[in-house]
Amino acid sequence: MNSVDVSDLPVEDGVREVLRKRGIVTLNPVQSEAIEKGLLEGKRLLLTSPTGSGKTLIAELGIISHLRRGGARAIYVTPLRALTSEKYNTFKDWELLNFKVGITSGDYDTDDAFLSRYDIVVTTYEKLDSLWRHGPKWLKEADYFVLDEFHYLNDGKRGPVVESVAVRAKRRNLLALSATISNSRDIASWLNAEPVTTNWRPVPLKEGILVADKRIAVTYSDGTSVQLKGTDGILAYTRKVVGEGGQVLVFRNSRKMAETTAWKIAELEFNLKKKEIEELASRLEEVEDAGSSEKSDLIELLRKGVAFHHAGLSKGLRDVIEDGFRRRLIKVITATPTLAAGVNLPARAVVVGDIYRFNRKILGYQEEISVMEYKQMSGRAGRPGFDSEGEAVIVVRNKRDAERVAKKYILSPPEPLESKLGNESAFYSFLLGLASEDATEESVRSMTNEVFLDKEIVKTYVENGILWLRENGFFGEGVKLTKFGRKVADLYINPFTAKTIKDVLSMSGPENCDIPYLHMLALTPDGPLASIGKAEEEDLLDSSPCATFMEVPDEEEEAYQYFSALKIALVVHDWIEEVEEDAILSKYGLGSGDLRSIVETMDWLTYSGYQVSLALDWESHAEIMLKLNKRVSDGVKEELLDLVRVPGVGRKRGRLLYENGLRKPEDLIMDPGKVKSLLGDKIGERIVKEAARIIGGVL
DNA sequence: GGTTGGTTATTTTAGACAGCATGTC
DNA sequence: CTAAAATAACCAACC
Repeated sequence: MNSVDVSDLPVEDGVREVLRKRGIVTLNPVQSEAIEKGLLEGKRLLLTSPTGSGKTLIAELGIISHLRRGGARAIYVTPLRALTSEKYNTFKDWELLNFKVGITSGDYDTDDAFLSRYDIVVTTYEKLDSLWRHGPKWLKEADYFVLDEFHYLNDGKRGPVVESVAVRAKRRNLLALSATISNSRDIASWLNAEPVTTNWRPVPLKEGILVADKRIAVTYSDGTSVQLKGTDGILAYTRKVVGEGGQVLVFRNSRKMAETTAWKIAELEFNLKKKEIEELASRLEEVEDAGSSEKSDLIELLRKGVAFHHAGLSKGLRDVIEDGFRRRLIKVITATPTLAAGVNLPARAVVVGDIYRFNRKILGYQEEISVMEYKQMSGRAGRPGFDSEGEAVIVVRNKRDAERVAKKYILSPPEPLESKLGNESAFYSFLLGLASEDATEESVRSMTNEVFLDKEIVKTYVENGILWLRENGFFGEGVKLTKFGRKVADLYINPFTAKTIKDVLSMSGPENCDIPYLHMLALTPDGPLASIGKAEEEDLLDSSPCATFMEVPDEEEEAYQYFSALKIALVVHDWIEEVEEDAILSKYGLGSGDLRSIVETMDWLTYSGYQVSLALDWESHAEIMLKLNKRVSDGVKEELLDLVRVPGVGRKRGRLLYENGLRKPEDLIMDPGKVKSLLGDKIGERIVKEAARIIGGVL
């Protein structure tokens, strides 16, 4: 059986109907193989295959057949919120068969109860890990787990959460989906699943090495080669592909490089659909959460058919760019690795511009990217339905590198997946999570035997961890959580974050300034990172309105982290002092996406600081952090807190209304005319309505 | 004295998950 | 341990 015909599938007509609507007549070889291996009978599988080989459909068929066999609920887990909503939208198709699909992640609500209405719930690893600590009934009923992008197990930061989710999902039925890995047998046997490995792709991939030495040439792994004209390899190659009607995705190892590469490519002349591009440009101009210089740069590039794409850009900007590329208006995107791991955005050709990446931990040391990372990037090559063949090229400096690089990235299998649970921070957090759902020490210990990490190492971490959690007040008797421990588990903060908050606040009286609190929170393991320059450190100290709880450390690495946290504190301080967004961005050299993510994290941490203080009965600290949290959420001074409760009123409109004498939601209702004159008829009316609603319809 | 232009030394460097409260999922 | 580009600093020639 090589490719199963949909009409031959042993499924109900409704399933065939959904597939037919999507235009699927025949299942591809990967999908067919999964079915052959027992997918529809609920067989546990670990499926490893290249990006874009149709794994999502396999998961859908697995889920539907599971539910039809009498399964209670299926959970689909991904590592990214963007993927979660992408899958959610896809799965909506199954509502045709009356399956209810729900979604939850940090982007959405936290009210778990309503999730019991759904047959399929799409979520992230962290969210699921967090939900498990509360143990809602609907989650206990869940009996089928799809673990998507399972190779995230290998990620230093996120991997431990993937592992901890897998440990629990293992007790139920599961389906794990992963990019190609070299130890799928080991992983599969750990998951009690059968490994299914294929290398099939929807569009064949041609891989090559681009040497930009004296002459520019691409040497493909099939032995063929092409000479290109010019001095810059990336430019020459891009010109060729776009000239032949294709699109190119160029990956670079820094934001700056992505941007300068974009400007260079913009000097090439492409054939463009001017009218549509202008429409796209005006859509980009309308994006609200972006900086003005980001917009003007991108619009200028857009008119040349080029855009850059990295995490410094806000979600809104990235959405417009991705859409423009999908519609083939944008010919070239130059990007950092964001685009390799995120949503599906294929191009005819992928250029891997750098195989080295800076590693802060060892000064001056350049790490070579992993084979897996290369596969993630090259896997974006080839648009199904548009390109008969995808092409990925790696840029190297000279002939000598070419051979070595080709051997490593094109001809060798990717690295094996390893457990990343082997550190105190990750393991103690894992232990706290286990204890919070299952209170006996014996059951916690037995669960720790289910991890992928080496058993001898596990033993040590379990003993030390239980001791540490007890000594630091998370556990009381056995592994029973204290009030403090319970709170920390619920907040989903790292136990070391909680310990920092506890230790620092226990030694300090309440401070009449935001900075020490923000700095302390930013300095925890959960705090956001800011890159700081050598010359920046002194400025930071000078511009801080007051002192931090701690002194500047002597040791270099610690001092760096101190200053990084100080920068975060100052950024957030400006944010809640209502400094203009553009001013914050240029003052600190941030992108709109950076600011968003800093605020988001500090929002969560200030709330956590507030809750931890409450749990420890430190009321004066708690009061300060509650106020801080509310101000961080909306980016306003205290006096605006009442106004911004009204949906649609943020820091800008709030300030405008306030300065014009409208200081409470009630004031808006009393003088709707003034609101409309300040904000415009349409928005004004909506806001007055919202104001009326939140104060309970009192008019 | 100030500007310009070229060379050398120094500096910089990817990403993105989580709580809660309300009211669309 | 396996880098490369941007930028700052420096210096000499010139108006």
